[in-house]
Amino acid sequence: MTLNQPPNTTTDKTRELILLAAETLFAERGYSATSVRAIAATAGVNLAAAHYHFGSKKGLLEAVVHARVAPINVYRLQALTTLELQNDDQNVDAIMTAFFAPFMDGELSGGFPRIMARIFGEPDELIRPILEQEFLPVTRRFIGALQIALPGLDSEELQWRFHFVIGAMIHLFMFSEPLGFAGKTQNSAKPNKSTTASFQRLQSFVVPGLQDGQEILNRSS
Amino acid sequence: MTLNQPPNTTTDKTRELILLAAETLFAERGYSATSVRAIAATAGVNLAAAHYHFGSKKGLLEAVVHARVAPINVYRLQALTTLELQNDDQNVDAIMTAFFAPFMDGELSGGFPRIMARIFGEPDELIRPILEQEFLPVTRRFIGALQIALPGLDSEELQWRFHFVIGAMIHLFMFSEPLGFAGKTQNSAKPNKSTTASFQRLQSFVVPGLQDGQEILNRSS
DNA sequence: CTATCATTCAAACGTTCGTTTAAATTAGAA
DNA sequence: TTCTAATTTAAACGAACGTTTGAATGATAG
Repeated sequence: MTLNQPPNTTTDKTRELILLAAETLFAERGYSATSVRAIAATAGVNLAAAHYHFGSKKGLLEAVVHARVAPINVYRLQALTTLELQNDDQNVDAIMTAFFAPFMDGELSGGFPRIMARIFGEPDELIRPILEQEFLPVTRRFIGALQIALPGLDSEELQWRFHFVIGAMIHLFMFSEPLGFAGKTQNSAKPNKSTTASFQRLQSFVVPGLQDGQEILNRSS
Repeated sequence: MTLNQPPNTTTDKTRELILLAAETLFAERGYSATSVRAIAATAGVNLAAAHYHFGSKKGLLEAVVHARVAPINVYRLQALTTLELQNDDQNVDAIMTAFFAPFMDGELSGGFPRIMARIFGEPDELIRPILEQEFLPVTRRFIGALQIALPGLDSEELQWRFHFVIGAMIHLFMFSEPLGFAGKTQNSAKPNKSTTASFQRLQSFVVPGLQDGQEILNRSS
């Protein structure tokens, strides 16, 4: 009988423990700098259990990412569809709200957003398939919606601008506060004000860039 | 004339070979995923030579970054000083041109910009000192200049907006084209149009975001 | 020349890596 | 219960890692 863990009723306990530990360590150290041994130790499971459930370290990363991205994609598509049904799809600000909203209520510093930021430092052959499979379809949908809201904007220019939006968002994932601390207060005492406030700043920054050169016809509430 | 100088002379061939190989491989694979052995093999030198000249893998990364950032910092500060002497320091667009210009003429896909992008995926204790030492002083200068050009903008809000500018720039370093290819042409045939054009798109995207809510009083040529 | 010091080199250090193996254990159905 | 498959475990595999060592090589000064 093993008494290293209290009896929990969670199904697939080992698998969930590994996923959680992997998410934590990938977020803290990045993929290449994290060992499967450290993940297993943090999860409190045997080393071989990670390979039994996920096949390889790469498969573990893909599982971690997919487990978090899938609900985000569902939310984003639903929010965008709601906008279209409300005939509110001319509102760039509302479209970007639908895009950012899945991250508003979560923790920014640790966990999944940090993983997404760190992933970009890994070799292309590791991250390209993940990005294209997990994010590209929904991203295309949002670019299409923005194209309708900004009919006078050249398609290629719009893709570039959305590219920059992603970059600003990823950087916010990586550093939940501007580098070099804000100046007034010490940054160790109060690490972050609010994820929602940060994303509101991000949104009010990128929307003018997206709309630049376009005639803004309607602004909703 | 002794060679008892610190090993920094231009005639040090092995050292330069190692730096070049390290820059190439760090840009392609990232820091953690690149081995010192691979760097030595690419440079065509002995494995121990890398440790002889740079002490450690971390020291090699710091040397690669510093060798590239130092001239960039010189250029940026000089360009900003020139703006101030011309009394053109009210022009946000001109300030950002001074900030982006060092990258305009170089190759975007391979080399130093890619390293800067990949570095952000590494553990904090590795990258934080590099970022603070190499970039923070000049970044503070530019934020100060933007504060003068945007006197009505709250200081904390300005730092957030500059944070997003950095993010968009780093993302451009990482992916020299928008993900999911532009749609018209195949991306393998012609990988990138022009670094200058990409940065002009970036600049025209971030400037409206920086100026949002401010009264634009003067626009120079 | 010789002496001296910087550099290069092959080789090995100990450690850690991802992964695999095969036995032990557990859980559920018959 | 007994059988069977799923899961967990300890142990080890070979490879690759960063780093160090000490001898060989190179260049320079006296």
